[in-house]
Amino acid sequence: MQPHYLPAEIEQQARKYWEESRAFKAVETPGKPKYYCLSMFPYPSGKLHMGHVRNYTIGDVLARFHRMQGYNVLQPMGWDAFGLPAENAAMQNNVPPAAWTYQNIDYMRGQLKSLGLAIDWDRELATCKPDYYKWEQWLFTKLFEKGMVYKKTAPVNWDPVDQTVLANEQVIDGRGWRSGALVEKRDIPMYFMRITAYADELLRELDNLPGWPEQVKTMQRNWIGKSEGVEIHFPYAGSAEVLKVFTTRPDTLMGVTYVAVAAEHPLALDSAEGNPRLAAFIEECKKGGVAEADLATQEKKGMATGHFVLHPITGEKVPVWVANYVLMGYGEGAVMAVPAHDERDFEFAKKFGLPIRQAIEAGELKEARNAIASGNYSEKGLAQLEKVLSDFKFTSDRWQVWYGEKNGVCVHSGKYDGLNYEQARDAIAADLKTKGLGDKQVHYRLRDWGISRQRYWGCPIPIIHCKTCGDVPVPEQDLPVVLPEDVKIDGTGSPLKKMPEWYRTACPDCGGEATRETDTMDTFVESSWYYARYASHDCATAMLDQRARYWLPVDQYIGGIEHAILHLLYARFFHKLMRDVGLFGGEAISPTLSQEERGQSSSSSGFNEPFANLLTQGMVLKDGAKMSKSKGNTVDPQALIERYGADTARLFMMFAAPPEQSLEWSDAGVEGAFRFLKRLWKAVADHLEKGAVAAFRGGHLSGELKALRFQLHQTIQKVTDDYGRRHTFNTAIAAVMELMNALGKLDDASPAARGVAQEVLEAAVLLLSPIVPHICHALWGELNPGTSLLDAGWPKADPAALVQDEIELVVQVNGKLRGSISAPKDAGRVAIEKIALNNDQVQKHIGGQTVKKVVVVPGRLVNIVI
RNA sequence: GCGAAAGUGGCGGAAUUGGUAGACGCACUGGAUUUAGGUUCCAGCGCCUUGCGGCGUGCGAGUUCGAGUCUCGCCUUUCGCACCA
Repeated sequence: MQPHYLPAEIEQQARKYWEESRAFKAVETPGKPKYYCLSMFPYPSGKLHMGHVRNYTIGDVLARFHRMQGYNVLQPMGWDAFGLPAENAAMQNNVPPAAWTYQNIDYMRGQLKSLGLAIDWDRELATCKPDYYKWEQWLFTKLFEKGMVYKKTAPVNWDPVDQTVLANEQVIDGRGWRSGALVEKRDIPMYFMRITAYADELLRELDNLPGWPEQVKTMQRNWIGKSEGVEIHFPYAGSAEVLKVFTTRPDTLMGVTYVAVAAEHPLALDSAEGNPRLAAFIEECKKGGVAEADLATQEKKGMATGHFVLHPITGEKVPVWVANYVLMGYGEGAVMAVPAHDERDFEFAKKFGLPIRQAIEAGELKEARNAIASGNYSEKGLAQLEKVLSDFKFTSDRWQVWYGEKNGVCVHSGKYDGLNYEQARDAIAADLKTKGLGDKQVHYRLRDWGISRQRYWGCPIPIIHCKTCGDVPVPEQDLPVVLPEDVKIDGTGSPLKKMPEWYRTACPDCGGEATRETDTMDTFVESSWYYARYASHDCATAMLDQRARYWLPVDQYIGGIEHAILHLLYARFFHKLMRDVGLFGGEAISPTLSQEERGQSSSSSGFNEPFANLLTQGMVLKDGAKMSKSKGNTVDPQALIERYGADTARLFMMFAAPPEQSLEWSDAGVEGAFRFLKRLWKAVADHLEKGAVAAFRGGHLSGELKALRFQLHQTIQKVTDDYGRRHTFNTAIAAVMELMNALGKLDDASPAARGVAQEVLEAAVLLLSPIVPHICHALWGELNPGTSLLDAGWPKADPAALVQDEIELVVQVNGKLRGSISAPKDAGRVAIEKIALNNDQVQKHIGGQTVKKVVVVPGRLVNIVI
C-alpha cells in the first residue's frame, strides 16, 4: 500500500470507478424503498461558491448514507438557468444571455463533478431549454383556462430615465441603480396566479410536515397570515356607497377617530379631482419603489381628503385621510384608525392633530373593580393602579401589550362597555350584520402571485393578443413558444419588443393578425416544479409520467434558509396545481418509507406536498460576514480542491458546524481536516504493513480490547443516529476521531488485537465514507482487496459488545460536583445512595451536616442536598 | 416597521429528554524527532487564587435538589419581506 495520502490520484481513481460502474444511476425499482434526495439547484452564475459546496456536500452525505442503508437513491442535478444576472452580464460582456449561461453551466458542471457527488447525471436539466419550459407553458395555458391565471394591473418600480421596469434589487435608496433617477411606482397589466385560492390548504398542510423545521413552518404560517376579523362598511355621508375596511380588532370600533385610505384608493383619486394639493400629495406618494421593507419604514405622511364617512354604529362623521402607510395591495386598501390602541395610528394622529379616543382598558382594572365589589381590594389601590396604567398610556409598551394580546375590556363604548375581546367582537359583528354594514370575515395576508416580468431572459408567457378575441393561450400543438437566443441586450427594455418577426403572429382562434406577449415569467416559476421533472426528465409527451409517481415526494430537500418563504411556498403551491391538473394520476405507486425507516416523514398521503423532509442550511461566513464578491471575502472552492482534494473540502465543511448553523470559514480548520485524513491513511497503512488480517469475529478479549470494542460499537450507534436523525455531521466526525484516537493508543500486537484493529478501521472507513467518499473508497480497497465499499453496506452495532457490568455515576453535594462513584449496572436507588454517601469526598463535603434529601438519576448522577 | 432565528474559552463548536459545561478540531505553550524550516509524535491549555476553593454559557430577574437548556424583560447580530436567486 502507498504509504502517503495522495488525494489527487485516489480521487480521480474513485470517480473513474463510480462513473464506469454507473454506480449512481437511479432506476425505478418497484418494491424497493426509494430515497429521493434533492439539493436546491444552482443558478449558473459563473463558478461555484462555498455555499454550493456546502449545500451539495450535505445532500451527498445523506444520499450516500441512505444508499449504504439499502435505499434506491435518486440524487439529480440541474440548472436554474433563467434570470436577471445573465442580462446584466450580456450588457457588460457583449455576449447573448444564452451563450453566457451555457458557458457557465459547462464550467460549473465540471466543478460539481470534481466534488465527487453521487449524482445521476443522466437526469440533468436546464430550465432555459425549450424541452423544459415547454411544459411550464403548457401548465400555464391549462391554468389560464381554469381561471387560475388572470390579468390585472399592479405597481412596479419604474425608472423614468431608462424608461424601464426595475427589480427591487435594482432600486438603491429609492433611485435606479444605473440611471440614478428617482424611481416611481407605475401600474402595468400583469398575469397573476391565484395562490390565494390555495391559502387555506397551504396553511393546513403545514401541520402534516413533521420533517420540516418549526421555524420555517412558522414563517410560512405568518406569511399566509390567516386572520379572522370583521369587514366593516363605513357609509359615505350623503351617498349609498360604502367604504370597506377589514379589521382584526372590531372591539376597538368605538375608538375610531379617522379612516385612512391608500394613495391609489378610488376615494383618494376621486377626492383629488378639484383638489390640487391632494393631487400633488398623491403624486408625491408615487415616488419611491414598491419594496415593502422600504414602505414600512418610511416617514408617515398623510392628508385629509375633505370627505367624511359615517361611523357604522354611532352615525358620527369620521374624516377620511390619505396615508402612505396604507397599502392598496392589502385587503380593501383602507383601514379604520384607532389611535388609542394602535402604534402606527397613534403616531399618525399625534402628527396631524387627530383625536385619540380610548375604547379598551387593561384587564387588570376590571379585575380590580371586581375585587373592590367583593371587598378584596381598596379604592385607593384602584386609584393607584389607574394612575400607573395611565402613565404607561401612549408612552410605553404596556399600553400596546394588552392591546396586542386582546386581553382588555371595552370602555367608553356605550352598550359594549365591560365586554372582553370575543364578546365585543361577536356583539359588534352581529350589530353590523343587522344593519347590513359588515360581517365576520376571514382574511389572508398572502397575495396572488404576479408572474409577469418585463425581461428577455425568461420563459415566454404563452399568450397571443388578438384585437377581436382578446388574450388567447397558445394551443398545445404550437408549444413551446421558443425564446430566440441570438439577441443583443442594450438595457432599453426587452429585445423581444424589437423583434416583430418574433411577436407578429396569427390568432389561434380567428386567424386574424395578432401579437405575442413579450413578457416572460418570474424565474420562481421554473424552480417551482423542477423537482418533479427530474423524475420524468426525458418525457417528450407530457410534463410528468408514471416515474413521477414512483419518486415523489422528495424525501429530503436541502437548501438555504433564505428560501424559507418564497421558493418553498411557490413549490408547495405548484405541487397542488399539478395534482389538481391530474398530473399525478391516482395514489402513490412507490413503496413510501415507513416512518421508522425514514426517521421523519410526511404523514400526508398521496401527492399533497412536494418535500417530506426539509433541511435548511446556514450561510458560509468569513470574518463574521457572508462570503460575497462585493465584500471581497470569498474563498474559491476550486483552489481549495486543487490544493487539498475534494475530501478535505467536504470534511472541513461538515466538521466546522452543524448544517443548519452558519459556518465560519477557517484556513487553519482546512489544514486540520487535511491532517486528519493523512492520519487516517497512515493508520490503515501502518496496520496493513503488519500483514492482512480478518476483522474480529468473536473470542476472548482483554479488558482493554473489550473497552475498545465497546467504544467502536457505541460510535456506530451514535454516528448512525447523527447521520439519519440528527443531521449533525460534525458530531459524527468527532466521534470517529475519538475512536481513531483510542485505536492509536492501543499497544498490542496480538492476533486478537489485530483483528479488533481491522474491525475498527473497517467501521471507521464505512462511517466516514458518506463525507469523504474518495479516500474511503481507496482505503476499503486496501482493507478488503477485490471488494467495493459501495457494496459493503452500513455497519451495525454488535449488542454483545455494548454490554457493561459497571457504570460511572457523578455525585453532587448541593448541586456542586464533588466526586464520582462506580456502581453495578443494575444497582437500585438505595444501593446507589449508600455507595454515594460512603464516598470519602462526599463525606468531606457533608461534614456532619444533616442530609435533607438525596436525588438519584439512574445512569447519570446522585445529588445530596444538605 | 413586520415575521423568524442566533449569542458558550483566544477561535469553530460539543453538551440529543432540566442532570459532570467546554467533547472534537484549530490556535497557543513546553518537550521529543529533525542540519534548519516544515512535517510527525508526547504533554499542557475557561477565568481568578500560593492553596483550600470560588466564579463562569450576551445582560437582568424567576422556577427547580439541579438551568447553557424552561419562564419573563432587555441588548446585539443574522435571515426574509412578494421583481436577486
